Amino acid sequence: MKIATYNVNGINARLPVLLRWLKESAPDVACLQELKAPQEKFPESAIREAGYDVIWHGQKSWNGIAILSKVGKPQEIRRTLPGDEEDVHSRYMEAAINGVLIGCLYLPNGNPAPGPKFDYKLSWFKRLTDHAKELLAQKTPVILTGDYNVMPTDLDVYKPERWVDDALFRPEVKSAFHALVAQGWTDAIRKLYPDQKIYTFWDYFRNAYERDAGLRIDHFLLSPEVDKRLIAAGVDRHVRGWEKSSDHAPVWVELKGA
DNA sequence: ATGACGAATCTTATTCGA
Repeated sequence: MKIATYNVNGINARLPVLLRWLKESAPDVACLQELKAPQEKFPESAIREAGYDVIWHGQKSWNGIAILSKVGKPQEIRRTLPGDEEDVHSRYMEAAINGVLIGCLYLPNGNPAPGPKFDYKLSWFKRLTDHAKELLAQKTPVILTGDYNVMPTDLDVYKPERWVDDALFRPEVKSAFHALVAQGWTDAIRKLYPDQKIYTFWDYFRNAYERDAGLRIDHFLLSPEVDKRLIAAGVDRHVRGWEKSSDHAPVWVELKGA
C-alpha cells in the first residue's frame, strides 16, 4: 500500500497538477492539506473521475484537509482534533482505510513568534501529542502524516542559522516534535535516509527550488505496527518543478501488504 | 525590517503562508 501526503496550496488552483501527479504516482491513499476552499467548492467529481473515494473538510480561504483513497472508502473517525471545542480551523481529519488508521494534519505555521499565532501552534501541538498518545495505546497500525510546519533538525534546513527565530524552527517547536516522536513513532524518511538532505518545501521566492533552498516540513510518523511494514519512502520532488506547482512536493511511503 | 511569489477574498489592496 502506497500512502502519500501533499500540501497543495489551493486545491482548485492546483487541480491540473494534482491530477497529473495522482496519475503518475498512483498512491492508494493521498492526504491533502491547504485546500483553501470552502466545503462546497471542493472539486469532488474531478477527484472521483480520477478513481478516488474522498472525504474532506474545507474552510473558506484557509486550511482544509482531504483524504483520498482508491482502495476502499475512507471510514471517517473524526474531522477535528480533540481538546478545544472553540478551534474552528480545518486542520485534522482521521479515517480508517484497509485496517490502517490515517491522521491527515496541517499543523499551524505559528509565525510571527512570539505571539498569539505561535501560542496557537504550541497548543495545537500539545493537543496532537495528547491524541497521538491515545492512538499509540491502541497498538494498531496508525499513520500521522501531513504538513507539520517543523524542521526537526539542522539537516532539514538549507540554512539553519537563518531560521533560528522562526516559528518552524524555534526550540519549543523542535522539542515538541521530538517529544511526539519519542512516544514511539517512526519518522519514515529519516529512518530510511538518516544522513541525507531531503526537502519537501521550497518557497516561491528567489528561485528557491532551483537553488535547492528547501525545508523538510512534511512528515510521516508511523506507529510500530506500521513501521514494521515500511518498505520505501520518498519525496516526489520533481513535481515541485512543474508549471503552476504548489510550494510543497508530495511525500510518500510504501508499506508491505494491501 | 523588508521583500521576493502565489492564492484567496466582502479584490484593484489586504491577508496569509513558511
